[in-house]
Amino acid sequence: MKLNLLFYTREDVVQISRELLGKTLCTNINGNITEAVIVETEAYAGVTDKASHSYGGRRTKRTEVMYYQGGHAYIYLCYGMYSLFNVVTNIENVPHAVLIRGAVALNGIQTMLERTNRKKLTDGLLIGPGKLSKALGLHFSLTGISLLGNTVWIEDRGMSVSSENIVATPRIGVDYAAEDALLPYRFVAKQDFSVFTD
DNA sequence: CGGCCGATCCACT
DNA sequence: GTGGATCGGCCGA
Repeated sequence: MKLNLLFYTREDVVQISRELLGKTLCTNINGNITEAVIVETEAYAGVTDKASHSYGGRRTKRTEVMYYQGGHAYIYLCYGMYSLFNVVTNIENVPHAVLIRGAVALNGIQTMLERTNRKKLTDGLLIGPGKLSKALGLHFSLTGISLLGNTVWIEDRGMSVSSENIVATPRIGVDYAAEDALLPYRFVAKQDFSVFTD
Protein backbone atom coordinates (compact mmCIF):
# COMPACT_ATOMS: atom_id res chain seq x y z
CA MET A 1 0.00 0.00 0.00
CA LYS A 2 1.00 3.60 -0.60
CA LEU A 3 2.83 5.31 2.25
CA ASN A 4 0.59 7.96 3.78
CA LEU A 5 0.98 11.36 5.40
CA LEU A 6 1.53 9.86 8.84
CA PHE A 7 4.63 8.03 7.59
CA TYR A 8 6.23 11.19 6.19
CA THR A 9 5.36 13.72 8.88
CA ARG A 10 7.13 11.89 11.72
CA GLU A 11 10.02 13.75 13.30
CA ASP A 12 12.88 11.21 13.20
CA VAL A 13 14.37 11.59 9.74
CA VAL A 14 17.08 9.02 10.50
CA GLN A 15 14.46 6.43 11.40
CA ILE A 16 12.48 7.25 8.26
CA SER A 17 15.66 6.86 6.18
CA ARG A 18 16.12 3.35 7.57
CA GLU A 19 12.49 2.44 7.03
CA LEU A 20 12.57 3.58 3.41
CA LEU A 21 14.97 0.74 2.63
CA GLY A 22 12.96 -2.04 1.02
CA LYS A 23 10.08 0.28 0.10
CA THR A 24 9.05 0.57 -3.55
CA LEU A 25 9.50 3.90 -5.31
CA CYS A 26 6.99 4.29 -8.16
CA THR A 27 6.58 6.85 -10.92
CA ASN A 28 3.96 7.30 -13.61
CA ILE A 29 5.32 9.86 -16.05
CA ASN A 30 3.00 10.36 -19.00
CA GLY A 31 1.70 6.82 -18.58
CA ASN A 32 5.15 5.23 -18.33
CA ILE A 33 5.16 3.35 -15.04
CA THR A 34 8.45 2.45 -13.38
CA GLU A 35 8.98 0.80 -9.99
CA ALA A 36 12.14 0.16 -7.97
CA VAL A 37 13.03 -1.11 -4.49
CA ILE A 38 14.99 1.45 -2.46
CA VAL A 39 18.33 0.10 -1.19
CA GLU A 40 20.31 3.21 -0.26
CA THR A 41 19.28 6.44 1.51
CA GLU A 42 20.77 9.42 3.32
CA ALA A 43 19.19 11.54 6.06
CA TYR A 44 19.47 15.33 6.02
CA ALA A 45 18.45 16.69 9.38
CA GLY A 46 17.45 20.26 8.56
CA VAL A 47 18.62 23.47 10.19
CA THR A 48 21.14 21.84 12.55
CA ASP A 49 22.81 19.69 9.87
CA LYS A 50 25.70 21.40 8.10
CA ALA A 51 25.36 19.07 5.13
CA SER A 52 21.74 20.06 4.52
CA HIS A 53 20.65 22.68 2.03
CA SER A 54 18.44 24.05 4.81
CA TYR A 55 21.26 24.36 7.33
CA GLY A 56 20.87 27.40 9.55
CA GLY A 57 17.34 27.93 8.31
CA ARG A 58 18.47 28.93 4.83
CA ARG A 59 15.39 29.52 2.79
CA THR A 60 15.56 30.19 -0.96
CA LYS A 61 13.35 29.57 -3.94
CA ARG A 62 15.05 26.20 -4.45
CA THR A 63 15.09 25.03 -0.82
CA GLU A 64 11.58 26.27 -0.09
CA VAL A 65 10.30 22.80 -0.93
CA MET A 66 12.22 21.38 2.04
CA TYR A 67 9.96 23.42 4.30
CA TYR A 68 6.82 21.83 2.90
CA GLN A 69 4.90 19.32 4.97
CA GLY A 70 6.41 15.80 4.83
CA GLY A 71 5.33 13.78 1.82
CA HIS A 72 6.61 16.00 -0.99
CA ALA A 73 9.51 15.52 -3.42
CA TYR A 74 12.51 17.85 -3.26
CA ILE A 75 14.38 17.42 -6.54
CA TYR A 76 17.25 19.69 -7.51
CA LEU A 77 19.88 19.95 -10.20
CA CYS A 78 23.39 18.88 -9.25
CA TYR A 79 26.60 19.43 -11.25
CA GLY A 80 24.53 20.97 -14.03
CA MET A 81 23.24 17.63 -15.28
CA TYR A 82 21.85 15.38 -12.56
CA SER A 83 18.51 15.57 -10.78
CA LEU A 84 18.72 14.35 -7.18
CA PHE A 85 15.52 13.04 -5.60
CA ASN A 86 14.71 13.63 -1.93
CA VAL A 87 11.73 12.76 0.22
CA VAL A 88 10.66 15.69 2.40
CA THR A 89 9.80 14.65 5.96
CA ASN A 90 8.56 16.17 9.23
CA ILE A 91 5.88 18.83 9.64
CA GLU A 92 5.61 22.04 7.65
CA ASN A 93 8.50 24.45 8.30
CA VAL A 94 10.83 21.75 9.65
CA PRO A 95 13.03 21.15 6.57
CA HIS A 96 14.13 17.53 6.88
CA ALA A 97 14.68 15.29 3.85
CA VAL A 98 15.90 11.85 2.79
CA LEU A 99 18.05 11.57 -0.33
CA ILE A 100 17.31 8.39 -2.25
CA ARG A 101 20.71 7.19 -3.48
CA GLY A 102 20.07 3.74 -4.87
CA ALA A 103 17.42 1.22 -5.87
CA VAL A 104 16.86 -2.08 -7.66
CA ALA A 105 14.64 -2.13 -10.75
CA LEU A 106 11.34 -3.94 -10.33
CA ASN A 107 9.01 -3.00 -13.19
CA GLY A 108 9.08 -0.72 -16.21
CA ILE A 109 12.60 -1.84 -16.99
CA GLN A 110 12.28 -1.12 -20.71
CA THR A 111 11.35 2.48 -19.93
CA MET A 112 14.30 2.82 -17.56
CA LEU A 113 16.70 1.43 -20.14
CA GLU A 114 15.45 3.87 -22.75
CA ARG A 115 15.74 6.84 -20.41
CA THR A 116 19.32 5.93 -19.51
CA ASN A 117 20.27 4.90 -23.02
CA ARG A 118 21.20 1.35 -22.00
CA LYS A 119 20.53 -1.92 -23.73
CA LYS A 120 20.58 -4.33 -20.85
CA LEU A 121 19.62 -4.33 -17.20
CA THR A 122 22.60 -4.36 -14.84
CA ASP A 123 22.83 -4.30 -11.03
CA GLY A 124 24.13 -0.77 -11.12
CA LEU A 125 21.38 0.77 -13.26
CA LEU A 126 19.77 2.56 -10.30
CA ILE A 127 22.77 2.80 -7.98
CA GLY A 128 23.69 6.46 -7.56
CA PRO A 129 21.23 9.33 -7.08
CA GLY A 130 21.77 10.85 -10.52
CA LYS A 131 21.28 7.55 -12.35
CA LEU A 132 18.26 6.61 -10.27
CA SER A 133 16.47 9.87 -10.96
CA LYS A 134 17.19 9.68 -14.66
CA ALA A 135 15.89 6.13 -14.99
CA LEU A 136 12.72 6.86 -13.03
CA GLY A 137 12.01 10.11 -14.88
CA LEU A 138 12.45 12.23 -11.77
CA HIS A 139 13.44 15.48 -13.47
CA PHE A 140 14.12 18.46 -11.25
CA SER A 141 11.20 20.30 -12.81
CA LEU A 142 8.98 17.96 -10.74
CA THR A 143 10.30 19.39 -7.46
CA GLY A 144 7.54 20.10 -4.96
CA ILE A 145 5.22 17.38 -6.25
CA SER A 146 3.20 15.48 -3.63
CA LEU A 147 4.11 11.87 -2.89
CA LEU A 148 0.47 11.19 -2.06
CA GLY A 149 -0.59 11.69 -5.70
CA ASN A 150 -0.46 9.48 -8.77
CA THR A 151 2.76 10.66 -10.43
CA VAL A 152 5.43 9.88 -7.83
CA TRP A 153 4.75 7.78 -4.73
CA ILE A 154 6.25 5.12 -2.47
CA GLU A 155 4.64 1.83 -1.52
CA ASP A 156 5.12 -0.65 1.31
CA ARG A 157 4.93 -4.13 -0.17
CA GLY A 158 6.01 -5.92 2.97
CA MET A 159 9.73 -5.87 2.14
CA SER A 160 11.14 -4.19 5.22
CA VAL A 161 14.86 -4.52 5.95
CA SER A 162 15.84 -5.72 9.42
CA SER A 163 18.45 -3.67 11.25
CA GLU A 164 21.11 -6.37 10.99
CA ASN A 165 20.82 -6.00 7.22
CA ILE A 166 21.38 -2.24 7.30
CA VAL A 167 24.86 -0.76 7.10
CA ALA A 168 25.29 2.84 8.27
CA THR A 169 28.15 4.99 6.95
CA PRO A 170 28.97 8.69 6.57
CA ARG A 171 27.23 10.47 3.72
CA ILE A 172 28.76 10.86 0.28
CA GLY A 173 30.08 14.13 -1.08
CA VAL A 174 29.54 16.25 2.03
CA ASP A 175 33.13 16.85 3.14
CA TYR A 176 32.34 20.56 3.37
CA ALA A 177 30.01 19.87 6.32
CA ALA A 178 32.82 19.82 8.90
CA GLU A 179 32.01 17.54 11.86
CA ASP A 180 28.57 16.71 10.45
CA ALA A 181 30.27 15.01 7.49
CA LEU A 182 31.11 12.19 9.90
CA LEU A 183 27.54 11.47 11.00
CA PRO A 184 26.44 7.89 10.10
CA TYR A 185 23.44 9.10 8.13
CA ARG A 186 23.84 6.96 5.01
CA PHE A 187 22.03 3.63 5.02
CA VAL A 188 22.60 0.72 2.68
CA ALA A 189 20.47 -2.44 2.57
CA LYS A 190 22.63 -5.55 2.54
CA GLN A 191 19.92 -7.68 1.07
CA ASP A 192 19.38 -8.97 -2.44
CA PHE A 193 16.21 -7.50 -3.93
CA SER A 194 17.09 -8.29 -7.53
CA VAL A 195 15.33 -11.67 -7.15
CA PHE A 196 12.01 -9.79 -7.21
CA THR A 197 12.66 -8.26 -10.62
CA ASP A 198 9.86 -9.23 -13.00
C1' DC B 1 26.20 41.25 -12.77
C1' DG B 2 30.20 38.03 -12.45
C1' DG B 3 32.19 34.09 -10.62
C1' DC B 4 32.31 30.02 -8.17
C1' DC B 5 30.77 25.47 -7.19
C1' DG B 6 27.97 21.36 -6.18
C1' DA B 7 24.14 15.56 -1.80
C1' DT B 8 27.57 13.05 -9.71
C1' DC B 9 28.99 10.04 -13.34
C1' DC B 10 31.87 8.08 -16.77
C1' DA B 11 35.67 7.69 -19.96
C1' DC B 12 40.26 7.37 -19.94
C1' DT B 13 44.93 6.36 -18.19
C1' DG C 1 42.87 7.57 -9.74
C1' DT C 2 41.75 11.58 -12.27
C1' DG C 3 39.58 15.18 -14.84
C1' DG C 4 35.91 16.90 -17.89
C1' DA C 5 31.00 17.68 -18.69
C1' DT C 6 27.56 21.34 -17.75
C1' DC C 7 24.30 24.98 -15.57
C1' DG C 8 21.15 26.78 -11.95
C1' DG C 9 21.62 28.68 -7.51
C1' DC C 10 23.84 31.48 -4.49
C1' DC C 11 26.74 35.11 -2.86
C1' DG C 12 29.34 39.20 -2.90
C1' DA C 13 30.04 43.64 -5.18
